[in-house]
Amino acid sequence: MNWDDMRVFLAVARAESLSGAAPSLKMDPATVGRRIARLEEKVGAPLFVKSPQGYALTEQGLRMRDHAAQAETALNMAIDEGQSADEGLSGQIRIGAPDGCANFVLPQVCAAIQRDNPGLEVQILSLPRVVNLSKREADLAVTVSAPDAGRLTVQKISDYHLHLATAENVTSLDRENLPPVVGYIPDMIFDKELDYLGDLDLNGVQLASNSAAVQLQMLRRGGVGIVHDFALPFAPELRRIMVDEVSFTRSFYLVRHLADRKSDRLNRFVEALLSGMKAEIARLESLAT
Amino acid sequence: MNWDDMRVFLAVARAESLSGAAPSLKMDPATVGRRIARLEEKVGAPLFVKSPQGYALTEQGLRMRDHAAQAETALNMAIDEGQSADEGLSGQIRIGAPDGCANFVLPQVCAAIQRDNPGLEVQILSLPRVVNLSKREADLAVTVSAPDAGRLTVQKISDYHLHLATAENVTSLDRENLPPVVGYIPDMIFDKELDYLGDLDLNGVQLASNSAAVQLQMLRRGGVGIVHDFALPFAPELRRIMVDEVSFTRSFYLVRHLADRKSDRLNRFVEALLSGMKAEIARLESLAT
DNA sequence: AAATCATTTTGCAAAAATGCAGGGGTGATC
DNA sequence: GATCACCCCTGCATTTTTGCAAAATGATTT
Repeated sequence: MNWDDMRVFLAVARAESLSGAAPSLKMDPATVGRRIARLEEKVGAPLFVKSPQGYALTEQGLRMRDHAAQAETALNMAIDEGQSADEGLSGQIRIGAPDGCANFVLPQVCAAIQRDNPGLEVQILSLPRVVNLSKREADLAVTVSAPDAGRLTVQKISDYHLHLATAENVTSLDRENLPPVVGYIPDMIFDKELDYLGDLDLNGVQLASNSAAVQLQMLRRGGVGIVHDFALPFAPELRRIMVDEVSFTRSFYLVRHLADRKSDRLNRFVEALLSGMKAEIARLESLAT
Repeated sequence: MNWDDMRVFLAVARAESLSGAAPSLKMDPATVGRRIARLEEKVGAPLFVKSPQGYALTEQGLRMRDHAAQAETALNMAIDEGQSADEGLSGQIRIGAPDGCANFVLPQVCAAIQRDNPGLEVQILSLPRVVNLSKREADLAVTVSAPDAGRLTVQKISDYHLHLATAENVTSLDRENLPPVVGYIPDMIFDKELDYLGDLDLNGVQLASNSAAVQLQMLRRGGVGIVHDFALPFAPELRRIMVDEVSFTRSFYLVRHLADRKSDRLNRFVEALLSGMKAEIARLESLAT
């Protein structure tokens, strides 16, 4: 038996299609299909039900998946132990994060970590939803609320603050003379912690995006909306208004697999990430005007 | 990374040489060496210290081995779950056993199991020493004493009996007129349970072998020695003597990896093996004369 | 009902991995 | 002290695997 076939099995089981699994495996879909066929030949049972809609696990395949995932963590630990000898971190680490964090905080922090570890490859996955760690979309996830389900570990990173801001010449929310309101697309808010405007008594959102960064770009051209303090230094034309009356405090949490707790490599990275993010958020917020 | 490289790593770590690992991997030693080189390239650290005496694990390689072994059991479980759908057992199962058991008990029992499970491949490993399960020389081991160390599970199979037997015309051990004594090679007795003749007051062993089966062949040509009751039906010219005065009772134990306890496939095989061996030993001993 | 879409599957050439044979070195044995 | 056995490394022909492009499949939409 070829152990590597189990690696592609796991990828296909997660992607639920050959073509979906192919890019993450850096293989051609045809090859992926042939490897699955070989594995099925080996176990003598169909692992997937094939259709033009993709590959769906059979009952046997389902039972197989858990063990394969277990093998995956064991193998990751193995290579981890192997390379923990040299000083610098290396390999690839992917962080999933909401786009506010991904745009304004992570780039600087990750660049600094990467500079200290030339062998390291850091990938920032900016997602308009919560990252699905159990499908291994990423090694680490930054979230705005602590998940409870799943075999995950959560640790708080840092508080951050949000305020009303605008580039226009207003100082209060006058219902008669209200600039366009910029905010999230209401039915696409993926976490209740992001529903800032629900508390405020506003009638509708005139300019909306699912991305905090896009919202910031909108605000620079006019309107009023809730902005992360740590984003303000990137938009010098914006001023905060009603700072005392309208103020939100939220927190970032760092989520990762339970099994990864024993990974020295990831632990070292997380340590650097945590202190880096705390410092960077504090620095940016102190610059907010 | 190629998961399969970890499989060859594990084999080399166990065999402590490329050429030793090659046959069990069904690969050429050259290929094995290249795969290890590729893996070392990947982790960026030497996993073995190479010498003309073989491959010895480095510190990093040692740490890696445990995780790799963990992955191995997970992967075995995975294929196990995959194929547990169809009714018959399949794949390869290797049993290590002392040669008495391997010669006179296991063949019939395993043949019966194999007949009921056409997809199954059973290998009987007859060894003049205790099988090294932790090196995965075999999936199952039959032993004459219960090991305590290691992550193993032990269950008793059955008692069996041994008596003096001979093909010659004697009925007692007359020191004056003693036929040649057949027994184990004294300094090669690998388990104290096999030192039957130590209790008897005999001066030396004239015909010796490390194999009970060879001893039996010797006895058929003359001499006197301790014989398994279950082996007697295979040597009709032998008669037991002094049955009441000289009699030994020993037990066979079935040993396997702790992690394999969860393997449905192996559980089913063990169940069949256990009942088969009990019945066969009882049947053969009832035939002993 | 036809067309479109995203998927899997198949055919073929290129690339990679493998096995084999020969070379070189080290420790053990006679 | 020389021979022997064992082991690892390298070059080359062969086999296997892979990637690409095209064809087939089956559901969804126009």
